[in-house]
Amino acid sequence: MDHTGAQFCCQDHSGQDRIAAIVSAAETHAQANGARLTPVRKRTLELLLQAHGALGAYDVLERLAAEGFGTQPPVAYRALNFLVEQGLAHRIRRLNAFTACAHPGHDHRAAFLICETCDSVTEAADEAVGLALVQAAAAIGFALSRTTIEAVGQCAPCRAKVPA
Amino acid sequence: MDHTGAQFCCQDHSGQDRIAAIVSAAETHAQANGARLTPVRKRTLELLLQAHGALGAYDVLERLAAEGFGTQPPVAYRALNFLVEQGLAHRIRRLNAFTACAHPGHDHRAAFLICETCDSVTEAADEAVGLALVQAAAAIGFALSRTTIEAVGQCAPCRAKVPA
DNA sequence: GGTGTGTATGTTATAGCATAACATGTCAAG
DNA sequence: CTTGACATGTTATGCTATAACATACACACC
Repeated sequence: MDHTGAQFCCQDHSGQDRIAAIVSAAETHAQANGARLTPVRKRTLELLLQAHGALGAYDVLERLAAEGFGTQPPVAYRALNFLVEQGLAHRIRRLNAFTACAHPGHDHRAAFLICETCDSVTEAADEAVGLALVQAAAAIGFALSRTTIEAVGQCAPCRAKVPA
Repeated sequence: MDHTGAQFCCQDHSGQDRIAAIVSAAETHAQANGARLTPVRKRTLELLLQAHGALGAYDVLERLAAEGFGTQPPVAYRALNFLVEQGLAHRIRRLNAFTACAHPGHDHRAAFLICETCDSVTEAADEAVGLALVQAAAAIGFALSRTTIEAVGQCAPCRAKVPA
């Protein structure tokens, strides 16, 4: 196991040094793919890493604009889409929002658990779900490219607080 | 196996008598839940059953309006949400669209395979994916209520035609 | 048969999400 | 120093979804 990024994002959003480490790794990773982690893109990644939940494109835009970047929607969407393409972030369709990838660099099929009480988003490390989906698709001859696996419910801490 | 509805929706969209049978079953099903399959709702279900792919809310609205129902978005959204709540339809988040359930009446966690070549949407009968997700959630104490499982790729017929 | 209550339908208005199309700028290769 | 590829920025617009309120309908009850 070398999921070295996992703890960084989903168990400690606040560590500045850890964020820096991830960003640095992302920079390398992007260059290896022939892509550049430009200032807007880099800053967008940082914003996602700092955020506790997922961020909407307009949330990101607001912050970017306040820092002197462009003020119009495409600015945010382009940066976010770039990060998603590079595997550095994920799009949460259910929330119309984006979140930093918990283990960038891995070619994985992510699954997300969205708490409806505290709005937290957890990227499940579990590979079984993606695998099951691949097999289900293969069974009917469907060639699978991208997947969206999301679940809404209540996370463990919230269940403890609100027993309902 | 008693997924008697599966063929109706996903392998033969055009059978009027089959649609009628499903609608009739839906009517019974809804009443058992203390709900009513009113004209707009019924017609919306029929529209989804007739459609080959998934329909956007505004597609549905356009047809409903043309038939003398209300002309404003809430009309379509309310009918569609009703059908989803009753388990008679599913929402495809990736497409911002809705599709009739392939096996209504079953309490299942649906998975969808979306072909990016022909835009068809197939509801996978497979239970393994949902099960894996339930287990992954349980492993971290997450109480799961609703799930979204979607995959984009290429369906078998399209792979045959466009070998790419 | 009237009447009240809950549900459904319909409307206006607005909020929120996303992209097309085009102009400008930047940077490295030739 | 120019060309070409990519990145950024803008204007404008389109699509998706819901809040809030008004009206109508159905059914239970008296």
